[in-house]
Amino acid sequence: MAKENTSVYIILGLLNHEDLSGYDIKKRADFMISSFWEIGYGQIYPTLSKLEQEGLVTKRVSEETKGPERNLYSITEAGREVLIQWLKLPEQKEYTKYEILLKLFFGQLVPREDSAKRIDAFKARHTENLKMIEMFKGNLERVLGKEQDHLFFYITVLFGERIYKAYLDWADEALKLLGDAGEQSGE
Amino acid sequence: MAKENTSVYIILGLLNHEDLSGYDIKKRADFMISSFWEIGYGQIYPTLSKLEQEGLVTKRVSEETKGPERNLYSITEAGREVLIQWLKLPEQKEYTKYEILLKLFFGQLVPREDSAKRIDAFKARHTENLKMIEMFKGNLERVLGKEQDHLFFYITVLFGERIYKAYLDWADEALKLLGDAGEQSGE
DNA sequence: CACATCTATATCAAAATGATATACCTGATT
DNA sequence: AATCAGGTATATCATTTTGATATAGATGTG
Repeated sequence: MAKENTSVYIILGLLNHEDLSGYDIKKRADFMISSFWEIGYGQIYPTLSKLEQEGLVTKRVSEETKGPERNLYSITEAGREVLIQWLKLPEQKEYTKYEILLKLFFGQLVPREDSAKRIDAFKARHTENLKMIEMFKGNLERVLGKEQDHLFFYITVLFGERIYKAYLDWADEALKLLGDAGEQSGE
Repeated sequence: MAKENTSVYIILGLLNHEDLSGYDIKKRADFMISSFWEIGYGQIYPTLSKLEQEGLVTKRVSEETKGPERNLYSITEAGREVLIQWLKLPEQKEYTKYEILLKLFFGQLVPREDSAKRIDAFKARHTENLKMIEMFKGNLERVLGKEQDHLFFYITVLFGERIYKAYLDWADEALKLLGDAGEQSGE
C-alpha cells in the first residue's frame, strides 16, 4: 500500500461539486471537513499544480473585475474517474494527535493544578466546537426532510457531535478524578 | 510559535521513567499512547541521535549476551529540564484524520451499500479497540486504590474509552440513517 | 532444518505541517 | 483624504511526520 496523497482526493471531491480557487477550497474544507481532516495552503496550491499537470483538473483565470485575480479550477472526466476509484477502495488513514493527552500522560512531573487548567481550557475549546456543530446540525435537519442531498454531510456532522460530547464528558470525569486525588493527598 | 518536534518530548517522557532502546520506545508508545499519538521508527531513531548530540540523552550499548545488540538511552538532567519546560507550556497540536469520513462525505458518488460496509468495518475495528482499552482500565483500577502512580495513565485510558464508545454509537446511528434513507428511495 | 516471527537499528522519498511573504481590495475610523 | 485593520488570493519553504523498505541475528516450532 503506497503512501497516498489524500489532499488530492479532498480537492477532487470538492471540485466535483463546483469550480473553485485554491482559496475557496481552503474555506470549504475549513467549513465542512475540518472536524475530521484539516488541510492547509501548503498542500492545496502544490497539489492543484500537480493535478493540472496530470490532466485531472483544468485551470482558468476568473474574469471577475473586482477583487484580486483568481485561478478557478474545474475537475475533468479523468479527475472524476480517479476520485471514484479512490472512493471504492477501503480507507487506510485514521489517526489522532492530542498533545493534551501527552502532557497529561507525563503529568506527574508538574503540579496537578497545571493539568486541571489544561483540561479546563480543552473543555472551553470544545464547548465552542460543539455549539458550532449543533448549529450545522440544526440547519441540515431543516433541509434533510425534503432532499436527501445532504445526508452524507449530516452523517459527518453527527460524528463531530458525538466526538465533541465525548470530549466534554471525559473532561468532567478527568477533572473529578484529579480533584478527588488532590484532596486525598492534601493538595 | 515555532514548529515543535513532538517526538522529542515523547521520547524524553518515556526515558524519564526508565532507560530504553529505540525499539523499546516504539513498544512502550504503541502500548500506552497509541490511542492518542502514534510514533514510528522514522521519528524515533533520528530523534534519538539528535537528542544525543544535544546532550539531552546519553547512549550506551547494552551488555546483555543474548539477542541482538541494543543501544540503551538514558535521559540527562538537561533532558529532564527540557521535558519539564515543555510540560509547562500550553498544548498546541490537536488534530484528527479520519479517511472514512472523507469517503462518506463524498459518498454520493458510490453505491450506498459501499458506505454501509465501510461503517461496518469501522465498527468491527473499534469494537476490538474498546475491548482492549476496557482490559487496560480493569487492570489499572485494581492498582489505583493503593498507589495513585497510574492516575494520569488512567485518565488517558478513560479518554480512549469515551472516544471508542462515541465511534460505536455514531456508527449505529449512521447505519440506521443510511438504511432508512435507502429504503425510502427503494434501494 | 526450514520457516515464520520477533528483536533491533537504520534510512528514505513522499506527504503534511505550520509559518511566512507578497499584494491587492474593502470598509471603517480618524 | 489618509490610515488602518481585516479579508481575499497565491505561493513557497524548512521542518516534521508518514509509511515503507532494507538488513540481520535470535528464537521458537513443526
